[in-house]
Amino acid sequence: MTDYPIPAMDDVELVEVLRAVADPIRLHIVGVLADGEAHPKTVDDWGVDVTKSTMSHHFKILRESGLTRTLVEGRTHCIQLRRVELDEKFPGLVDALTR
Amino acid sequence: MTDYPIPAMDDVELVEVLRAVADPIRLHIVGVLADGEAHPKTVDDWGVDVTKSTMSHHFKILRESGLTRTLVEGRTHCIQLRRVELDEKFPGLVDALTR
DNA sequence: CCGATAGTTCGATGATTGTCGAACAATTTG
DNA sequence: CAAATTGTTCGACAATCATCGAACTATCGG
Repeated sequence: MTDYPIPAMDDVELVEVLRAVADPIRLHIVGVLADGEAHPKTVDDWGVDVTKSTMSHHFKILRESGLTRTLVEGRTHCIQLRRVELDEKFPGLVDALTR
Repeated sequence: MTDYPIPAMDDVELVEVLRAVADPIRLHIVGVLADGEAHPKTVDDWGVDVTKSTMSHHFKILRESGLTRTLVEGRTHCIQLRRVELDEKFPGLVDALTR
């Protein structure tokens, strides 16, 4: 059971979060995650035309920036926004990114 | 009298704005501009340790992204946030970036 | 155990980026 | 006009980045 570490919100820097969403695909992912739900990482479901490995790369950058967490259930990995923490640390940011 | 063109706000894309602020120096510049005033571009006043040409480069990216405008008065160039337009197009974004 | 499924990790590669110094342009001042 | 001031532009360079395919790990179903 692999563990996917996320940074403590105290260590999350705004400029790193911005760097994470400063990419069309990653911004789109965050837009989909705006509903707060955990979404399976299955490539087909995201409507973007890149390979598995590229998607995995984007998911990793989002996670390491502090924006998301990964939930593992068996073979299925789900990704979810860390909304509550983000709203506390960067008020209005997620809203502004996902309107 | 050189003219520094800025994109119409209709043509400004969120991901380009994010790309512009996804750099420590440029985010810092935007933070200084948060007061809404026009600031002279004079390097010494920004508290960052880069050359004139690098600053000029950053100012250009901010302007082309749609975040700022440049006001020319003689030898002095001033930079200013396009706050009203930005707040209308991306509600809460500038606030979240400069809180 | 075996094959299929779901993702990650690992090079490699081509494109983009931040930085600098030098040259250039425009304006003010002596 | 000449020199100084303020900033832009250009070329170069090293570092970073998005992307891919291949190999790998882990889980589920038969």
